[in-house]
Amino acid sequence: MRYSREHKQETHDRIVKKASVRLREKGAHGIGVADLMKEAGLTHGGFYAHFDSREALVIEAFAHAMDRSMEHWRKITGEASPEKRLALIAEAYLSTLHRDNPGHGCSIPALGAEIARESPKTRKAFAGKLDEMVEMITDFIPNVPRKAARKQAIATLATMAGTMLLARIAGSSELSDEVLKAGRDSALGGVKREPVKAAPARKKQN
Amino acid sequence: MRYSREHKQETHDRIVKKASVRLREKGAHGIGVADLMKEAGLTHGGFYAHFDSREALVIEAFAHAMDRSMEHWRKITGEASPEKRLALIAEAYLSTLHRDNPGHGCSIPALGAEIARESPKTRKAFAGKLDEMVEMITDFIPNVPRKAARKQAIATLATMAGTMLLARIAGSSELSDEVLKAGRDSALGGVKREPVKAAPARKKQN
DNA sequence: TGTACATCAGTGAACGCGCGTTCACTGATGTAC
DNA sequence: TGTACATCAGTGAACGCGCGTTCACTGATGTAC
Repeated sequence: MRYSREHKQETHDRIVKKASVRLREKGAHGIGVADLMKEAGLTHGGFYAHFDSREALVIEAFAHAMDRSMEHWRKITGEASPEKRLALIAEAYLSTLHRDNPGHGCSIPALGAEIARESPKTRKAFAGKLDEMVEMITDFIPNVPRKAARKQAIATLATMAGTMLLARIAGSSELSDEVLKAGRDSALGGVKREPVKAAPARKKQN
Repeated sequence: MRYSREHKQETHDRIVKKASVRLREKGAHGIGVADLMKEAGLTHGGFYAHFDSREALVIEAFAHAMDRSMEHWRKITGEASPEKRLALIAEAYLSTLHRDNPGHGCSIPALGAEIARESPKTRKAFAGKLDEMVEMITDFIPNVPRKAARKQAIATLATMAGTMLLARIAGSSELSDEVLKAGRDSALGGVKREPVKAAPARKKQN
């Protein structure tokens, strides 16, 4: 059928976009090539005109998802005062809306564990995007030396991702709401923590 | 061959034990029934004498893993003073040893996202163990009203699980070590956080 | 402008493979007498 | 104590199925002349 110049790129982008949603919803191995193509209104045979392998699509799709997350954060913090930016992100991240719509949410709690087990190529692509995200959050923390800000950015992202993971394990129960609330207060600095210093002992894992 | 009375239970436990390691290593869908049985020194045909389905084994295996984690925590905090208990757990949890040995580590960062997408039965079983774990950590927080302690327990567990997830995405790179360090300091209260209060706006997800 | 040919995104059948599950069978040991 | 039978954990072939990938083909449009 040979289409016009931009046509292939448009189709490619459509596959990536739809895949990025379904993969976050169903997991990195939760949906097949045929269904992903159907989502884009195509049949499975054409897949390899666009991607070398299923894995290549997974990489593109999650990168797209991470970019969209960062774009979203830039949007919601755009006009806010520097002091409020991180709080705005945490509020949006730790919402029931985000919990109940993994397909349009952050890839870390949705796909992180699976991607960490993929090939080095895939994992490193994810790690690169993670670093981008950390850098971005660091920029949202004002009046703190860069190194300390970056540390706080990592801790905040870890708390947000971990909270979302726990909230989704808990489903949409009372526990789940309790988890989101605890995460919000923690990310925003509301939870008292013990001023205990690092312990000397270091035994087995866990 | 008909074995002695305890034999079946021993075999059953061996399958569950080995599966709990391999599933954490490879993911909830990362290893098949035949290989799991081979791990236990058996052939795949006998599987259904022990479990109704693969899913039933997954439930037993992750419950076993969570119980082992809690048992381990009880062990490492056994003789410590109440004030040091949470720190001991965080130190052990946020170690490179734990990061590099998911098969013997916490199921939440390893299997959480996948289990949250399973059948309601599987997810609820996980949610129950999660609540047990939260209760246990709550008990490790002294001198704080129960409700506040529980909130802190949830936030600490979320931070620990999220940090481990990020650290594994980062592999064993410099970023990964940086993540573990930030997580340790955060879980132990060492990271300064902005005293910003919850924002009013609440737009889309992410 | 018109015509012949080349291109290549997309189609749909087919492939090889591994998976979860089923099933007829085995044979060492428990049990009944 | 000895003998005949029942039991059932474990074996290994087979099943149906869905997956990622390949491939010969299509046909609308671009390009060369």
